[in-house]
Amino acid sequence: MRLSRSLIPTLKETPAEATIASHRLMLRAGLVRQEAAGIYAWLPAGQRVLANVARIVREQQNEAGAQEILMPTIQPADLWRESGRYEDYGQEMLRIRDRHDRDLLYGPTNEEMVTDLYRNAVRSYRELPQSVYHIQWKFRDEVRPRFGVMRGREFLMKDAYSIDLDYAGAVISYRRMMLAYMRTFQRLGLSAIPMVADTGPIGGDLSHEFIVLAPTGESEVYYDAAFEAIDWTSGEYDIESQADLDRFYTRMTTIYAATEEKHDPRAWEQVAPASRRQGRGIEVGHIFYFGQKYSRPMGLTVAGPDGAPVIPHMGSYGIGVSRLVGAIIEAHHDEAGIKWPDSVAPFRAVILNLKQGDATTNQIAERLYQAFAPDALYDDRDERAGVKFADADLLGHPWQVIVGPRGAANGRVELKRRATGERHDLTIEDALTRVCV
RNA sequence: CGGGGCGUAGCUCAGCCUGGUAGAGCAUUGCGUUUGGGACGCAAGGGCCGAAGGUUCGAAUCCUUUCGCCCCGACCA
Repeated sequence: MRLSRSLIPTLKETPAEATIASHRLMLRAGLVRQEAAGIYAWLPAGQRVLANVARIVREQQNEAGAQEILMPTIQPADLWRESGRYEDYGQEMLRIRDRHDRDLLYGPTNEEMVTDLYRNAVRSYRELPQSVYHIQWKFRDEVRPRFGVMRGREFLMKDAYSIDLDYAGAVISYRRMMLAYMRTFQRLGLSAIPMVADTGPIGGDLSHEFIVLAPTGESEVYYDAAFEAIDWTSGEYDIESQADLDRFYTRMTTIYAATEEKHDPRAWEQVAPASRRQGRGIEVGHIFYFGQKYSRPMGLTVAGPDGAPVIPHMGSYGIGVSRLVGAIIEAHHDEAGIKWPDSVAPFRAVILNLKQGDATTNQIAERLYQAFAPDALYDDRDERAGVKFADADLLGHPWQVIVGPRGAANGRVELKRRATGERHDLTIEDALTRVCV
């Protein structure tokens, strides 16, 4: 993408409404624009990050065996009347009425709809277990939205639902999803820790929230440093193996980790002093086992092996996709701007042509751009070098390929790694190789 | 939902108390000089001062109502 023709409106000054780093940087880097309280338009760079986060979430859900579907944003109120939540959910639910005076709502979550889909489609125990997920915009009419996309009213969420024949099966699904979550957050460049949690309006009696460590997080957290040593991407756990899932789950839940509300000073005493870690955290995911809370009142049954109806046990699993964009920035930024992890960066590299219009720099920059496209942003604006450097740091591309008249004369460019600040003077070929890794 | 604050140029803000022809910096456009870390000079464009009522000879400024946004708390993917 050529920056001169892009809707990436960077700001030199900080908009007054933003108080935390990620919100400030998302506005300054031209990722999003606020349209109303807690409602944002995603501009090209932001949209690319959002798509990258969604892609990684999707890949890990697929690996965990969940089927991707897409449910509507608007749901009929009757479905929610069946579960009793139409009355229970309160003011956070955005209620709508259509021209025929039918009650609708903008979905804050989809337990009822999934239960409805399954009760209409599944008849036999032999069709279970199953799980489905979708990545869709949700709306919760928060009294007080804040922190940009970290706490918006409209937000993109991945929500998955498991349907098992019995409790034992549901527990396996729950543990499998927990492993998928750990791998997801790891790939996003985040250290997430599962902590025992309240179930809130979703209901149920088994729940963990996933806390990402970030200095500006909303809640104070306490955890054992043992969490930092685990490599979730290694072959240590086979997501298909029940034995591995059990081993994984045991390991997860025996290492101490708690948010401030759940902090247990007595258990904390048992953690070796050298391993005690205290910090701030952001909730980026939440998983629930809620048994028959929806299947029972909504009449979801399948025929069991003996022909008798069985009421399935269900769970639901959420990841705040749009919130993650903010969380990632909270964890990866400095005074100058964002430092995107490679996995989610809107562009792998930015090419800085320091002397736009110069025959040599133009030619080299164009050549690099063609080689990197479409993963590169070409800063071809007729701007001073300082402006380009500042915007490149602000946008946070993992690599900056600096094409200046000085090196260009000798066929050399400078490669800067945003995360570390390392710079290397390289030939064009070497730069291509390094960035394309 | 309780408490507080703010709406003036694209952005950050001054002006309001004490009513009298709407300002600054940055950004934008043009010209010139500059040119490896957010340049300089000159010139130009850009505002129904959130909206509606009211008071007044006269309202960005005073009064009333209303809408929007932000912050603290309670609540949350």
